Amino acid sequence: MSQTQMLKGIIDGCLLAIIQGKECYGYEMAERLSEYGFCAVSEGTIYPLLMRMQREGLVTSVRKNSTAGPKRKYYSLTEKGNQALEDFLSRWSQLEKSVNRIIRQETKGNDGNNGTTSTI
Amino acid sequence: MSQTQMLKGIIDGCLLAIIQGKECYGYEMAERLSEYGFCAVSEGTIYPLLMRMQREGLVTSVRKNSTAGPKRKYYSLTEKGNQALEDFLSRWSQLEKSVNRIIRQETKGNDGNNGTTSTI
DNA sequence: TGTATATACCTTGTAAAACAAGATATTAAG
DNA sequence: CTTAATATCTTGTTTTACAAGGTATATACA
Repeated sequence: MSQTQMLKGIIDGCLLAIIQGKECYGYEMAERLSEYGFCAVSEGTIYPLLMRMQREGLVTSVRKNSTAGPKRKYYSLTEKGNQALEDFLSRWSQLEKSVNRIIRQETKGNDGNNGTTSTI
Repeated sequence: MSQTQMLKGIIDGCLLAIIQGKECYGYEMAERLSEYGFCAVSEGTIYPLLMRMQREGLVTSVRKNSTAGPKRKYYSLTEKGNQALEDFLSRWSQLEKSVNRIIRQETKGNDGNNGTTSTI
């Protein structure tokens, strides 16, 4: 039960969310994920993921010059990507509810999660 | 982005929670997960997982007769399993917060829930 | 008796995902 | 000239969930 296993199928949804918020490039997404509390998602994870999502038509990319360093590859959501994001949001919501239901009903004297049942 | 991918590293934590709630056997756990909203977690997933957790010393098992069918293998949590459950609860809580923070701040069409950027 | 059904466990092989550990460039600062 | 920060990509490995089977027990019913 490593921490990375719990990210499977979730990181790509988070990337879609970040891209929807604002056109963005891979290196920056890694930093953003880190800020959001994910512990250092590897670039070896992010870049293949972005390429796969582009291959699937969820995102498009444009290369732009950077003021400090090599060119950046900015990603944007396609219509299909927007749909995929919505699918992710609904699946995440369902998963969250199911897991929290189990935790609430099955565990006794639990810590780590005090009554704040997250909305969404 | 399949639905099963999002379960990676989460099902085992949920099983630990179910077992903590009450001594339980594999076939019943599958039914419980289904009731909790997980869509039909395969027995090909659950049994190998339980055996792995026993190998790792997180659970112990006892065979007992059933009133209708073959013998059941009841699992209980060890001290180590209790610790593993607590680890899972804290990791899940952290993941939940991170993902919801991203969703709240990055996606549009979000409900008016104001995102206070709490640390950790 | 035979057979269908629900119960209960287990195995094998496969695909997807995340990551470590690199390789490769570009730009600025010392 | 060297170092560091920025930026992208590749290869090989490990973990995980699952499909698709197999085996066995007990009950109900014809």
